[in-house]
Amino acid sequence: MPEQTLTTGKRLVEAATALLDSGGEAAVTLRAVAQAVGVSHNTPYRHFADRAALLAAVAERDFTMLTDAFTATEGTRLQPLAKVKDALDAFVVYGETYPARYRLLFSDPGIASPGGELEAAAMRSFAAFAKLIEGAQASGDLPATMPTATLTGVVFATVHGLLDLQAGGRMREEKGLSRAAAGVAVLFELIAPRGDAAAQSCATVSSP
Amino acid sequence: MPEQTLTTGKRLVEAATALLDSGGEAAVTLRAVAQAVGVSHNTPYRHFADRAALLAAVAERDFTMLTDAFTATEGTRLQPLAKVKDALDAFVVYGETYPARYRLLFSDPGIASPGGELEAAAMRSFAAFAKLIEGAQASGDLPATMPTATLTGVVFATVHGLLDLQAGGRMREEKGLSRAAAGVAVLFELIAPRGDAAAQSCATVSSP
DNA sequence: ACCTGAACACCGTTCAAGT
DNA sequence: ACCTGAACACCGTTCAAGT
Repeated sequence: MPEQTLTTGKRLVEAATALLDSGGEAAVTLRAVAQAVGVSHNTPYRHFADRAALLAAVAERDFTMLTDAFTATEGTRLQPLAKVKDALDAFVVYGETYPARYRLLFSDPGIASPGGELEAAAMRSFAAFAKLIEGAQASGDLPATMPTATLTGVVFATVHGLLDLQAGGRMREEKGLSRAAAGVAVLFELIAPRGDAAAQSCATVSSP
Repeated sequence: MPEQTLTTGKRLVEAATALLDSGGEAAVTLRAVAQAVGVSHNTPYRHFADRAALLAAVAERDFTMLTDAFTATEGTRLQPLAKVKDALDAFVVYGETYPARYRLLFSDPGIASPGGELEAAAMRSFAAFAKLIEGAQASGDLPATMPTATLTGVVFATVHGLLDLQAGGRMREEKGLSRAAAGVAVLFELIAPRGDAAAQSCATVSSP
């Protein structure tokens, strides 16, 4: 029984994650989590302040995982814009594969406590992604007419909007976009047409 | 007592909306709604199949309101791109003023039943907004390199992402974007720079 | 038709008590 | 320290019964 080697706290986080994936946020009751681990229904309170704290622990683990993925992409020898697309592809796959987890991290209002460790983990993820955007701005593949944080924010908001609409079953309404991945491709068509070559060649031609 | 003149069903919807605005989705319990109206705690079941159906009625009313707002904007004598911005401004104000309601309409997975009246109302809203985008494409203010539905989908996804992040308390993490309205402005900078004048003048200059 | 009270099976959370 | 059983105040939902 390899699970017995884990501490009870870690096992509770794992059980909560499994319930989240299989039945959505409503399925993550402290009683169900406790039963899955094999402890009494109020043992979770020995390890977490309340239900929100348990969910926050699940979210924090995934934020760290995402940060690692973005950092790994940065270490590759891909072109700057390819790094951004690579990271976003991984992000979209994560959001499509684990929609309930995705919403916990990026939408749930109940777990966000300002100044906590969760917020710090979320900011590290954002910073790791912003670094990729910065690289694509420096190489001229993405517009450098605005601060990196601003561009990163809008790109992230768009991808989040696509994933959240899909997770909420609202993609049906947009006949123009069947899946989030398609929307990301359209976004790049809009903000980096032909690797921003159009804007660059335009600037070259119109200069005296 | 003017409220007494309303049918019990309408009064339940109004009470649910008020509870949603003041305390979030969790505050909308059937018992609290019934108490606010002054009926027994299970009277709502005489008017709605279950809690989700009551929430769906709240959402449907707001979808109709949004559709009317978009249609009214279309009837003005504003420039095509100004109509789009005007509609989005109103949409952002709605999302910022009533975040819980906004999420009910565009994020909540519990009320979306395919083929129902709610979905039809949501599609009418989308169509009314798409008509404004179409006008801006026709006037050359927005890129016409993709179908109207596709562009509308991406623009809406971005605005939804901004509003949802703000409603979920995630805006703090993006130092580049303090409010959803700022993000919308950045979006237009990216997809309609100087009214798309840059791309057009570029095409003019680079043609032989 | 519309409403009611009682009841059922759940919740999160607390607490005194055990080892 | 860690876990337990009982209990409290809530839920959504159902149902037999009233007018």
